[in-house]
Amino acid sequence: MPHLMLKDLPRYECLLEAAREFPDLDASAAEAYLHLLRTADEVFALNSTQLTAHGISHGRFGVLMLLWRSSEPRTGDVPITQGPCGPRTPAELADAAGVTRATMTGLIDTLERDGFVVREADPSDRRMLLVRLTKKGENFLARFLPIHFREVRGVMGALSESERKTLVRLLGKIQQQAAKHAPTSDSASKLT
Amino acid sequence: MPHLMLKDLPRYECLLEAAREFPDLDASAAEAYLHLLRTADEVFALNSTQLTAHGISHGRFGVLMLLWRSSEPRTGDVPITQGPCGPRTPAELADAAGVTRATMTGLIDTLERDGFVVREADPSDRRMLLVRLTKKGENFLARFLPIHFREVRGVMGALSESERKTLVRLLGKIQQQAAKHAPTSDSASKLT
DNA sequence: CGAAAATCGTTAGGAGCCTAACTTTCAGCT
DNA sequence: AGCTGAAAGTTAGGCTCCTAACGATTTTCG
Repeated sequence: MPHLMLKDLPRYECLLEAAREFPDLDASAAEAYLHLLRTADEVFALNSTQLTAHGISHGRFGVLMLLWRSSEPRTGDVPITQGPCGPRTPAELADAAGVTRATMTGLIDTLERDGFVVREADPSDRRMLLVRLTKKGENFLARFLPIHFREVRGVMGALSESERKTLVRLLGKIQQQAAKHAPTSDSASKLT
Repeated sequence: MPHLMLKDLPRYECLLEAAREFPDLDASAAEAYLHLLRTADEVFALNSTQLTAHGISHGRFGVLMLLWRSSEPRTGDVPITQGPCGPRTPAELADAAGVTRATMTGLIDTLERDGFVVREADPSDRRMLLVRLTKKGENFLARFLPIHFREVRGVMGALSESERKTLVRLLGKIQQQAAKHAPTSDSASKLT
């Protein structure tokens, strides 16, 4: 599951040396870049381990989370009239999760096989399906989420409240910059 | 290639609300956690796009980088006696890259098919192979690395020099904490 | 109304990574 | 020497994700 190849990152001095050969190499930028990918990878791996131990994959967990967010307006005193608050159909789930519809089909297949969700026909549009958490799926989340949240708290416990704020701020800047560089949706914006 | 499912992160207030149901949910920890994974994902996706545009995958690029690090003691005035400085064999490469030997076999297969590397028999141990960059592989790196470094500089250009330092420091703390949580290698250290 | 375009979910095939089992070769003991 | 165990690289099979193409249904519009 790791994204960043390189078990041990090159040391700063190595980067400086390499920068002599490649003038485009900015040592401190590269260092921050590598650490970012590396840290995220490690945190991700931790999460992966936990998920695997509970017999579920990242993709499937993501789907369950989305369904849970969709079908959970019951904490307050909101009447459960219809609750059309989140993604329900495979296409919506795929969009929210950032995967293709084809991938979502596979994820739902497995989740349905394991009894965590069910597919129901949409009465108003026969092309569509509605995906719903089963009791078993809800029970799984009720059991697993506290464990998950404890791990998140444990890992991020390395930072103080203000450090977390700083981190989020710095990451936000990087995200913005990355979005600028990325010709994600409309590439015909600035640089032709 | 994205790791983090969830296109749009839940807002802070949603986290706070969910924390009412799950006392283990630490809103600011979860926020930092999500931003970390999300930012790394975006940066990674950017890199992926660039790599794909040049017809190479992450795994293969990682191998090339490792080989390049291995076979590059020639910048200084180090005699090129033998240069036993980095990973050369598939097993060493797998270890350095953090993948299994089986995976490395596949990566080298493709790299060799594309003419970027060659496998040579180790004269002293007939079990081993030595993997070497070809001229074509070196040319590829010479052409691609400047582009890559420019992108890294571009993305991390969002941060000032001191902000980069802060980021690296905070990420380091998280890494340490993650390492504590992870029963990676020796699980029989503290918590039995 | 009825053909064209769009949207839904699915299938087929590929890439990258994994684990588990194998063959070949080397190293250590008795 | 000869056997046992370890290590190198590979193969086989599985998982998750992708893109591309498909039939089924709905919407759009001449």
